[in-house]
Amino acid sequence: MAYPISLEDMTPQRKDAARNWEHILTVARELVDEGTPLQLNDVARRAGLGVGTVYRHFPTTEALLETVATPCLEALAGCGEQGLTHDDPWTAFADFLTKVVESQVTDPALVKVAASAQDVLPRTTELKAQILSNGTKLLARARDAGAVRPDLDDADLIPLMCGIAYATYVHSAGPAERLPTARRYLNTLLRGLHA
Amino acid sequence: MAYPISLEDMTPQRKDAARNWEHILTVARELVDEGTPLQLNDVARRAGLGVGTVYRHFPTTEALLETVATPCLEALAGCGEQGLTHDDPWTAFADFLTKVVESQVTDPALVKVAASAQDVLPRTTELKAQILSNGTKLLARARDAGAVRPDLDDADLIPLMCGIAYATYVHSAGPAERLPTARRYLNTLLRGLHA
DNA sequence: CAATAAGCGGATCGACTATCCGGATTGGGG
DNA sequence: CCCCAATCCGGATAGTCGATCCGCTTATTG
Repeated sequence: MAYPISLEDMTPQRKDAARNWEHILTVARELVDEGTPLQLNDVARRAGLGVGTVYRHFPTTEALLETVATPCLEALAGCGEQGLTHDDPWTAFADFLTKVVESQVTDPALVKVAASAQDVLPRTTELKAQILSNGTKLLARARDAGAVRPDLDDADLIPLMCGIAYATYVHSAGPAERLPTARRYLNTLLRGLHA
Repeated sequence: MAYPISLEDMTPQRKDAARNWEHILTVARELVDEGTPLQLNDVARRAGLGVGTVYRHFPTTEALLETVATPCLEALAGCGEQGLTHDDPWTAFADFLTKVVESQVTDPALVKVAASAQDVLPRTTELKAQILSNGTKLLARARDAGAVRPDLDDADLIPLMCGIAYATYVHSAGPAERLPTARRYLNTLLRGLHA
């Protein structure tokens, strides 16, 4: 029995498998975008594939959801790093939070992934940790500069972002009015956080 | 076929039916309190009753949930009215919101009921309308007094309360730390709302 | 105590998550 | 070029939960 020599050669996938993987992800993206809660049977039917195929690629609904959310998480991770180079600590912090909530209300998958404490994909845990780490650094910098009130903990960042996203979803009928609403709510919160 | 003469004689329930109704509600209250999501089969088993019995009393999970939440909603409705007699508009407004979020993080049923746009029980709609009406009046009074920033709409009250409750649930592991967390989050928001 | 209406409760259906295995497809070796 | 084996496909299937239906039981009334 041959073991893989290194960790790199773990996806010698067959062509059809790769194609189906992409197709499933595309369909899932569509469903998420139109607000439908992800149901793997549904995905299979819409993709014209068997249920087994979908379940082999994504063992659980959470796995598919996290995979769908991954590109957005990666974008946020990069966005946090660039914020550290900004000169005004408060603006850097506020801009970062703005990008986070904007992503969350644009992509319904993100809220669920962010709110769940237990991830199923290692990649998701990794990305969330990196985003949180960036947020923590930005918060520390702003606090050290005396720009943010001291009673805000690192552990409050994720809950507050999820809370604003949730409030936005409760408020808004259509996706169109979500962005302005979220920005308004966040600005109010930021005014309360500013020292 | 005899029609009821008035609207008053609609519950000539049998004794066992009344007893079971109470029992189901008690069990449901326990489940909600321990954080378990309400499942009617579960309720039936725990109450030692048949599934049919539970479903006849409460046609859907939502109906049971709203019934469980009703006492709390009634308390909030009364609480809002008393706030209107307070002399300082801002304090009255802030106190009201504080009581609302405290209720929401004490009783997990309230968040779901508050966040859902469509109620199944008329009584729930009625109570929610009354609470919202009180909140609206308190907000108007505070705004007229120049105590609250003008960019806060009546329609923002429920979403913001739900958002804070949601954030609190995302943050906290146990029920013990929920109250202080919720108060902290609300105070931050109030600081951002204060003119 | 009998008659009847109200209530009880489990069998059952439908939807969804998740698993399993016989059959088809792919890609490499002769 | 074709054949073989590893890989993958996809439907049949099990298990769970919400919800419904209907034959049986119990409470109430006279």
